Amino acid sequence: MSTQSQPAKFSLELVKTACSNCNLRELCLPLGLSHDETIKLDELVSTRKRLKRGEYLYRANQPFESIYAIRSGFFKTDVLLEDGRDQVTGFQMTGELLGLDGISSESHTCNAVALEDSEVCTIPFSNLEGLSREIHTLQHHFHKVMSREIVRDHGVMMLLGMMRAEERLATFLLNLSQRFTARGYSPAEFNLRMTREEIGSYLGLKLETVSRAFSRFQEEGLIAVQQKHIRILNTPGLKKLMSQQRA
Amino acid sequence: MSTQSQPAKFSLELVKTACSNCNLRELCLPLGLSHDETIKLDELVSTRKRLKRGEYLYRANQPFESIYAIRSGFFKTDVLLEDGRDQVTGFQMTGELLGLDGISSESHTCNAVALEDSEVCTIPFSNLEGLSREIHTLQHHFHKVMSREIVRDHGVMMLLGMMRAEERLATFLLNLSQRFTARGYSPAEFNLRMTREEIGSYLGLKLETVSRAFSRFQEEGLIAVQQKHIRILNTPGLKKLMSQQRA
DNA sequence: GTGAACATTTGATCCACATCAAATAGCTTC
DNA sequence: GAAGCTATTTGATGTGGATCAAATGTTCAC
Repeated sequence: MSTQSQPAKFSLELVKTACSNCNLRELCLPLGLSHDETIKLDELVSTRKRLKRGEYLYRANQPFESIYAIRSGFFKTDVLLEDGRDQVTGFQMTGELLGLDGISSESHTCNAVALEDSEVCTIPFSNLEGLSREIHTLQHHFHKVMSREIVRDHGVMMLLGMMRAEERLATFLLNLSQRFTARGYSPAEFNLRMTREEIGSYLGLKLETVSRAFSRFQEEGLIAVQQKHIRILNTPGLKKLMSQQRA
Repeated sequence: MSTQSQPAKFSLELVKTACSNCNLRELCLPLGLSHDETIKLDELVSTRKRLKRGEYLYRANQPFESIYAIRSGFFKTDVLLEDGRDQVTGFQMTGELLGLDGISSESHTCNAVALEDSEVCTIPFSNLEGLSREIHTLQHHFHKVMSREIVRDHGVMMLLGMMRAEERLATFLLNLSQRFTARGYSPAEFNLRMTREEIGSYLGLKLETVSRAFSRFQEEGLIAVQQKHIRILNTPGLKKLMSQQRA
């Protein structure tokens, strides 16, 4: 074990939760940090939290104190309106951060729900700000992560503003595929963690439309669908779909 | 003048461009900074740039080096796709920051165009990161600004994902009204700086649909439209429109 | 293991907005 | 100040996806 080379001052618990030990460090906040710097980050991230499927990590309007790094599992964020309708604003997987939207108003602006049993690292935000005043690399990386979220949101705006249903779904599947690939999973085969209704909510479509688009993709040999299990059979074909925006 | 109490070491040019002198400091980056801290920020923001209507502040794929604070004028940001179609991702007014999307990939991901003759303050990003390692308040405020952009984008996603045309336009008008109010202008009367087509692109609608919605609002006595000049006659009426999402 | 609740698929119909088209009104330029 | 833009309005028609409906498959609780 790598722990045998570490000083004994770390408790077993701390080592267990340490960023320096985490196989997500190339996706998550420690990206680019030296070993010593990562150790400092470990001290912030000493608490982890397990959630069962369906549990809320936080809810809209709760006070914002920490951001969360997903260590395992899968989440959605959504916003509810007064009239009961809601919109999914994103799906998050391992190594991604949750809660960035809460910084601005010091309270969360959406709900974060685990879509499968999950585990997150809690990062008290004021501590993160403190450490990023010390560690330039951490500061810059954190800024990049926030900026990436803005860029992602612009992508969704384009999807919602000018793509037709099948293009939206193709874009969604290719995006998932790419993110699974970055995590060492198969680019072509994965399980959806969300329902057709949640996909539809994210893509600005009704669940029936999502279902029909899946069926159509299957008919055309682009994918094989069996419930939540997806196999991508023709990536170029899906990519081609993405570039035929509504006029 | 307040300058008479300042040390003589500041050149006239520097005083002219200084945040400490700028009447936007309560909207812009200096928010919450002490006088001394604002002076430090002044040193970063020594260069300003004037743009005529239609000029680009930056274009997609250009290297990212600075963010920009709008000192006067009005901008849009948009993203172009290969096939020539484009989507407006935002309209920005005085005191707002441009270029945050560029941090993640170190190159701009959209175009920023002046919609009227404008002036911006150039803030070299690495200097801003440096200073925000020194000034906690600046760091935290900058994080809030980025987070606010994420929250704003989520709002647009909801608008595009589940509102019908008239609700989108009502939301848009009320948002403009609120931002003009925050800048000391009338909440009820303003000039649009963008075309119907640009509004439509932002709202995921065709220009004809935007025009029809304006006409309908006018018929119903909610607003008075004369070309680009808008007078809001019935704010509660517009607000009521916003809460009838498509089922 | 069984029943109830939930998720998905598929068909039929409807409607909000897109598209196509044409007239008019402002703005720019020489 | 006339000509030529571009922006806007308004009307007529088409259509992609919503809505309504019903059958079927899957999951979970007891």
